Amino acid sequence: MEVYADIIVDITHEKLDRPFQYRIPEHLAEEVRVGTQVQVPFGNANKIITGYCIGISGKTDFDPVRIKNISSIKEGSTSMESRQIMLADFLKRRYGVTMIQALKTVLPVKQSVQSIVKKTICRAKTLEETQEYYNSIKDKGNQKAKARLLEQLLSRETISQEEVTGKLRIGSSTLKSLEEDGLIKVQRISQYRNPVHMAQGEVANYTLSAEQQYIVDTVTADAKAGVAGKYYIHGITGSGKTAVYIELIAQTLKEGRQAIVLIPEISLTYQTLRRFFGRFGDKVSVMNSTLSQGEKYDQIVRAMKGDIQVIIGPRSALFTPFPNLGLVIMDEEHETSYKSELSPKYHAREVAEEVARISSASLVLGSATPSIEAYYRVQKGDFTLFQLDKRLTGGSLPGVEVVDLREELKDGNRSIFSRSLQEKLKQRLERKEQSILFLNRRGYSGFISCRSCGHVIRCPHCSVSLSQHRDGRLHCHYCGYSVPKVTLCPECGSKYILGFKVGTQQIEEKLKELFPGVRVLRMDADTTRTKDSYERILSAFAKGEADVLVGTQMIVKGHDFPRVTLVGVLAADLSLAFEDFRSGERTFQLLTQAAGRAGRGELPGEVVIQTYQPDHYSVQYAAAQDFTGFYKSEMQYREFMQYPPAGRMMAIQFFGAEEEKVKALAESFAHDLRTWTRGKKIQVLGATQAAIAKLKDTYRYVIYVKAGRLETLILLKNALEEQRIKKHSGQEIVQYDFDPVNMF
DNA sequence: AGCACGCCGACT
DNA sequence: GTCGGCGTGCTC
Repeated sequence: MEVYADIIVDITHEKLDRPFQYRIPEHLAEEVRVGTQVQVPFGNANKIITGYCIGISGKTDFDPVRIKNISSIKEGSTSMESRQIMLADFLKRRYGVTMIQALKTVLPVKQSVQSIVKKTICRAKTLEETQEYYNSIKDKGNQKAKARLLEQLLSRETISQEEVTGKLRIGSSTLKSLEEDGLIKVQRISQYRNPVHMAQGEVANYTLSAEQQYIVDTVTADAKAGVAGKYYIHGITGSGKTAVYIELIAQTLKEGRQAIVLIPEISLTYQTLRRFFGRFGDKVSVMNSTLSQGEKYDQIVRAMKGDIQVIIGPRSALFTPFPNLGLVIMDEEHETSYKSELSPKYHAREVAEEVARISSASLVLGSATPSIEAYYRVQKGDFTLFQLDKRLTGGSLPGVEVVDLREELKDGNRSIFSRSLQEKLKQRLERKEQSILFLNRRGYSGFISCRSCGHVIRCPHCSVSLSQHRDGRLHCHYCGYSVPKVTLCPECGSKYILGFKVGTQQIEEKLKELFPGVRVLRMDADTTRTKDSYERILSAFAKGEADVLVGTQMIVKGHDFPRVTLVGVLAADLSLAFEDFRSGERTFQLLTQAAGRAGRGELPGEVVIQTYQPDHYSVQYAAAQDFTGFYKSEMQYREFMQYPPAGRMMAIQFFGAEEEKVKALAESFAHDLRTWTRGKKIQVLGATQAAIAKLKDTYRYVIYVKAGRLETLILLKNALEEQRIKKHSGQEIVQYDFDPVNMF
């Protein structure tokens, strides 16, 4: 009997996103199975390409004469377990990507996920020679495609691949012939970064508290009884979650199973890592987005062979192919870096649950400020909740004062520091204690607007406001565009065009004005361009080399500073202004974390929250450090609005260089959706401009669809795909992607 | 994605 | 007539 294999070919194209059947030759019958990587002849030229076997069967619907044979097994490849295929299938169904994209995400060896290869086209000859050639063909009727491309290359150096195939509608044959004639060059740019090496260390033995031990005992007992449970550890910072993780891992290894520890992208501190290495030695490996292709490959082989039994890393560590995975831990579960920005736009929380399910592994989530989505699952009873609410390192919870900035202004204080904050800063300086000043958002600070007409100076490429730096120029934080300072409003000519001076630089300057001689360290995206500058600033501050640390989001997480007794939050509500249904949650988390920085040592801490919206529930509950209260209020809002996790939601994003076309496609999709869903309990919002309507010269529109059930959204997504193939077949001028907003 | 096929303007 | 560019359709 003939045996056929279903092969997914390694070419990312929607039209090829289906299995192709190949005959398994007798001599390969033993080796080809589900998950094997093979080499197959493809297309008219029978070009040999890589494929992934996703199924084997004895029959075929295709003409057997036309079925080709598998050429060989791909040498030196890792073959995937069927579990990996199941996971890829989950990614495909859940996030609407092609099977090959899903497979590549799951199989971390293949490049493509981390290092993006971008193609650009540029001239190969001089401008004059190109001009000459262009002149010789421009009036001919049969070389229009070449003329179109060369015309562009006369006025600029490079064109992106997308623009060439999209806007200019030039096929591959034209590009190839121009390349052969030596007129253009196709450049493939991919990015690599340097690996980071961490030293090994030792760690003192550690005895768990009764609460910690209870968690370990419960999870271990369940695992031994064959129950792969789901658990949530709600523990304030410093309550000893890491010690629990380490003990859980030790128990898992004892059973001969392996563990994955997920951490947010940048938060892996040296101290934490040392604890893992101290306990598990070379059984642990650290995954890092900065590892090279070869290093990543080694990790996977070592994991499969059993050399490594614990992997610590960001969301991609989920795809480590352990033979007998027993435990998945996700620390700081609420962090936004767990959501992939690239396609497939998966959320590590959802994938972690699926990974654990497939391998019958235990799943442990942990955070001091749970995400609403995860806590909703806890409330539903899907997760067992553990609370750790005592600080082990000593120190008491700080007292919090909320200052109403509107009152300050009424009383004539126009400074960025309220009177109370100034007073408290002064005390800290006198007592030689340290303070942290936290500025909520970078993008909203320092923008320039006209006091007469309200005109705001924006980036012409990204539609975000420009902000003024110390060099006097205005900079865009997304693309780096900059222009000289303006003195007259370009709209109305008024000279009252000024910045709202609340950048970290301005705070530093004001501090120095107010307290001459104060030593200030500043930490934001500008001062932490290089990888180790982040660590350097934090350790300098920890060593007491400064009195005040001023910074954005990044200072609120990790790191203990025992001498910090004051945390000031300037403009707490700026993150509320961001148009997103999660802005309240985000604000609560930031404020809670910022407050958690105070009073970590022997000395009691104080927190001052300055805000224009002192009555907002996010601010109120953060000040009271009452997560449960916040959760109840926030869920009322989500239920009322049918936002996740109460309802299901999907975002469809559209991108393109021509605004009218992007808008037109988005609106036609929105119209179709409305027609189909009329009379049903489904809401279609938009199409509207995205929160950032224009980024790097690409216009962005978005449609949100809300429904009660996920299945409904997936059906709608599939229907839209079909509709698009009918209506707009081949017109890739406008790109779009689906983002099923994570419900969990 | 990348190749063959077939249409159609350009050139001798 | 032939040559060659360019859009289209297909790939087990």
